Amino acid sequence: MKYTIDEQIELLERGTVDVISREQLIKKLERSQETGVPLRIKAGFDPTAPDLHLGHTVLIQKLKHFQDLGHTVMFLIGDFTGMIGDPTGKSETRKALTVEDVARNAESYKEQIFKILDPDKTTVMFNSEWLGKLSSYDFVKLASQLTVARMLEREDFRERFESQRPISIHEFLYPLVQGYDSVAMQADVELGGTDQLFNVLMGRDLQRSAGQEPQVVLTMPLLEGLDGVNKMSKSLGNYIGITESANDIYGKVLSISDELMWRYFDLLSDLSSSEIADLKADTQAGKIHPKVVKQQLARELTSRFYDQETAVKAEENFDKVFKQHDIPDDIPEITISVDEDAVWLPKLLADAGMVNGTGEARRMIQQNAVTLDGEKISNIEYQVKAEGEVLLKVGKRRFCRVFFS
RNA sequence: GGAGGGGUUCCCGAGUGGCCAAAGGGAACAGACUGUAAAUCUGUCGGCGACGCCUUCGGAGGUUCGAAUCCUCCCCCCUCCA
Repeated sequence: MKYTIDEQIELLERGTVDVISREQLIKKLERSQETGVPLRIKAGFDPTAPDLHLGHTVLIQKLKHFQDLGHTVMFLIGDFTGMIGDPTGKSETRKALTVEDVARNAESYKEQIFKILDPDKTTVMFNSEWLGKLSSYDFVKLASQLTVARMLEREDFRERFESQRPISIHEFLYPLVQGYDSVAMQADVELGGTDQLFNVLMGRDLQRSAGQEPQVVLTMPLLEGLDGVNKMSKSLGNYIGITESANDIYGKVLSISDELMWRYFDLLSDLSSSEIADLKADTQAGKIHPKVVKQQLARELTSRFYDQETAVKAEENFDKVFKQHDIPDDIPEITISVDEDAVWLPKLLADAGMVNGTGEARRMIQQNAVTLDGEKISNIEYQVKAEGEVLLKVGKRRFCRVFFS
């Protein structure tokens, strides 16, 4: 081992909100070092959303830290709950998943997490494996280990209880199930977002009563989405997906607000906290332009999922489009066959998929947002000659090259 | 089981017979300004080759010249009592 325990703790604690408890973590790390047995690190994921975004990577990076220190990550896919579905979920799209769905999502997960994690030190698990075997007898017995008072310690339950808003029974079962996972997995450490604190602590209680040493709990902050207000989530559309193109990742990072940028530095960057503090101080003192700092962040995050070279290319492409008002390298192309020798522009925009319909196209034209071969068009009756190719641009970032046939 | 309150355009939320494609806010999009930052200002914001036509106000019927608004039945959500 090249790291001292102090160094390990330093790395593992970085960026966390809660570590419960530090002493126990140290003890586990020491024991692992002595015996050579890696710690079992648990993190649970919802099986329904295989599109990982930067918000997830806050947690995944932390898992990576454990791996770097030689420990084993148990990537838990909560398929059991997923296959039941969540009746309280507001989106009724949350329908019960089939076995096939789960298998497919799991593959997708692997593809994505292995961009960050080491496959050799990662075990993917499914909680249906043990939860599916529980009888209702086992289940009630499990539930008997908990009291309602204990449940009401959870903030959102307590608030709802006090304000006389409903809490359904199955919501009480969730933390229970999650805690039981830790027992079944014999987890040494569990990672979760701060919103998971209660649930991950439940694992400790259940492990204790099952005669196991309780897991150490680490919580990570929730990353705000592009809007800077809500947490990053796919359903809110304020996310940066890790499978998005380098140009998109770069561009999205650059579009976040200056204020939010520091949050992203703290939670996502590999820079040390002192380096970040220096950057921040220099920026506030006016020594560095905030955009330059943001570009650095964008490059770092883009190269994390691609490589340095691709990130630089994304930056060049970005400058080309937004600084020099040039066109990007790769823009969508479409071939359209027409009978007439001219096409009504709104129709063309709609056919090219650049707008939702001719209505929106008209609006865009009226708002001076449409460019054809570099020229602004403001006449909604404009007819485009249907020969060769034309370059269409709507707004700042929608491009399309149209070929006529 | 009983009593009451609700379901309105992406979201929140007005509207209780014609002036309603439906106030206001938010989000979003576009334009100006910029650093695709923030803030601000302006405009758009159901569909349609479009000063008109079509489809929307939980669902299905009905009353009426005319319904988001009134009546009937149904579905769903919430609160309280048991």
